[in-house]
Amino acid sequence: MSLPLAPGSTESRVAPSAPDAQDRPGGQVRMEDVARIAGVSPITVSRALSKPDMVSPRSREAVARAIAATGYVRNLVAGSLASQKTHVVAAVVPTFANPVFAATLVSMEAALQAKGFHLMLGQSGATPQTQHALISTFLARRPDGFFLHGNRCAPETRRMLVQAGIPIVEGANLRDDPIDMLVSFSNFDAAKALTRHLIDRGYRRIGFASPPWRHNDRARARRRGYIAALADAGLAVSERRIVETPLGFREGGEALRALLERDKRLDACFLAGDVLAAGALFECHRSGRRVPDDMGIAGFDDQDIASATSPQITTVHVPRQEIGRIAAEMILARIDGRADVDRRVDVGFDIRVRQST
Amino acid sequence: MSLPLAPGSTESRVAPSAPDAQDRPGGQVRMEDVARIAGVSPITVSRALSKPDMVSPRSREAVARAIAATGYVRNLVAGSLASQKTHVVAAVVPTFANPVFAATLVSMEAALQAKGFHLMLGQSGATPQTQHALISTFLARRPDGFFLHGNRCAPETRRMLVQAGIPIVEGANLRDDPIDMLVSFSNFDAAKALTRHLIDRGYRRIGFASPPWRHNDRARARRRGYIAALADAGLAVSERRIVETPLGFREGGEALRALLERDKRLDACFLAGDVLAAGALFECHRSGRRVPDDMGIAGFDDQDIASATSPQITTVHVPRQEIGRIAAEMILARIDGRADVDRRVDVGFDIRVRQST
DNA sequence: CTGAAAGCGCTAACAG
DNA sequence: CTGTTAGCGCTTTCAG
Repeated sequence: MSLPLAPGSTESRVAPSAPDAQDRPGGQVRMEDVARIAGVSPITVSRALSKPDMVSPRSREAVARAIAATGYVRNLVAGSLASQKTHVVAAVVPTFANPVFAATLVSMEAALQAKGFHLMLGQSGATPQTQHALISTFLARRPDGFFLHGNRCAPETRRMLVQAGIPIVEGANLRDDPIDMLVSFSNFDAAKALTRHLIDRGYRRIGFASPPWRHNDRARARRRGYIAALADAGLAVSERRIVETPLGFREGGEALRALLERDKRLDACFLAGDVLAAGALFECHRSGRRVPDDMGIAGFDDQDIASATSPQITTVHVPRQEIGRIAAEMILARIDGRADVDRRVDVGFDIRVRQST
Repeated sequence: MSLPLAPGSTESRVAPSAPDAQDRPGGQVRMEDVARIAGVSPITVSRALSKPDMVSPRSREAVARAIAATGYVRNLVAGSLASQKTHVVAAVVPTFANPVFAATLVSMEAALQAKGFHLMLGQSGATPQTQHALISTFLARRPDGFFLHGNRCAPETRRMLVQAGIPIVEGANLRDDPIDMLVSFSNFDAAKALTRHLIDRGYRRIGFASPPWRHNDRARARRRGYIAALADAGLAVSERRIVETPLGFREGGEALRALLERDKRLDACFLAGDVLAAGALFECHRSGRRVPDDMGIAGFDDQDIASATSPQITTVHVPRQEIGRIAAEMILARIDGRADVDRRVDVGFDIRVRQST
């Protein structure tokens, strides 16, 4: 690549000791080259890029011209090593495929990008082992902050994260003992409130379906919330009215069928996931059950599908975008050394009563 | 943190000149500390971690013990600078919120993670300007490879990417002039084939709805495919039977209503997105139109929703996961210096004929 | 199989 | 406002 200098540029090749960019294979331009062409020292280039206020307009412009002329792309790997700041936030979610996590990441990435931070994203899978392995390699990249969505970490994972000494935000559930910071809502309270709503509507034989809770403490919390609401109302709790199922439309229909086989008189079903709920609703359409008269259907998350079906589905609305935005703000605030940072934010939830109950 | 050495460990503090890890604030353990405790040189620790085959089992174990004892986390930022390899692949998609992109990223991340690579993920937004800005800052992080989903890049963006000298894969559309490598399918052919199917089914007044095509060449390609199929069949093409709409269930219903207002005798509608198609189907339910008899409905992408509704929705199936997996393989192969890498992979598509047409 | 020396490209710290 | 000096923590040579 040639270096078409603007006429009258402030070039001053004082010390041509180092080879020019053209001489090096790959043609990678370094800060030193830019500095020489701009007639300033490398550190001034560095400052013109990172702290423009510290540099005179004159130098700033010379640097800008030199960068434009050379097509210089700065090397943030070197910068990160020198400054001990990567401007990277790591985020680990169970999977990208679940739109519920995606909604959080959308707003988090946008907030980070606006401040010059980037997102390093990984899928932890469902087990503590895969989660630990992933977090461990992420930490080696020295992110300035960490966001976690998913289960409570294993003790050794937790220890490793604490040891890293960076701000950490968990976003999956309002837990008692966050590793560091927390922004979420109570899955227990939400499930309990929704179940309570079903009871208030007059439903008495209420089934519950959710993803497997073995490695999923949010699913467990929702299940406990469902049970607590029944117990509070003096209704019988039966394991026979509870099923585990993978997420999916078809799976929601199958879950409902399975519950109906065990109890033909089931009059409502709480499916802890809108996609499951929509699947159950479609199953009702097919089998000629009227919703909400013959069968009440309720979901969780308030995804788009919940308000698109007819009847529309009663569900728990959770501000997923808020979680991402606030998580980014918390991390950035702590990186900035602000001390007034909340360590625990409850974003709440609300029950969206629609036509399916 | 204490350093509980295993009994009989091969410790040998020969040169206690450097401060121990405990003495440094933050307690960050460096490779040098591990080396001293293991009784080897730093480079042997490095090799034990990166190229275990080059190290004797004896040293390897000593290193492993020292790492376990100290809780050492290696610094890949320093490693990346020294080796000029980050083991990071950057990926830029329009938004994380669209499950269509998520499906690709799921498999790409999994493939990368399995090889010790990580994903740096960003949302480019819809315009060339935001895309350029994002790619520019990503490049400064020196990724070893780049994945792009979205529009054809602006010329200056393209130049910047080429200049980076790293493998680049585009995944959005089978284009003529890829920047470097390409793995996708023909949006034009797919839309044309689906429209042809509608014509074969006997539909004659076929509407078309898709996201705005101003900054979206895939939407444009689909629109051209729709028009080409009509023209091939000798059917009239009318702008009045074409609408632009944001994605969404409600928007799909509204798009169908808008089309029907312009042409009451519309007998089918191709909605370039399953969510739109499902929304249109729900609208038919509400307005008492029978599908597929009064109105044929077809979608695009074969998302879960397409086979969950009743009637199920005819759509174009696209192997999104394949695209991600193959993209990762292409990038990794080129990083490995393998020369036999395909530069252009057509993953194809197929029409899933279901009950809505 | 192991080690010593020499950077990778940038920025912190200090001095002017 | 600008420059000099000295690393950041690791890996690449190149010798043994």
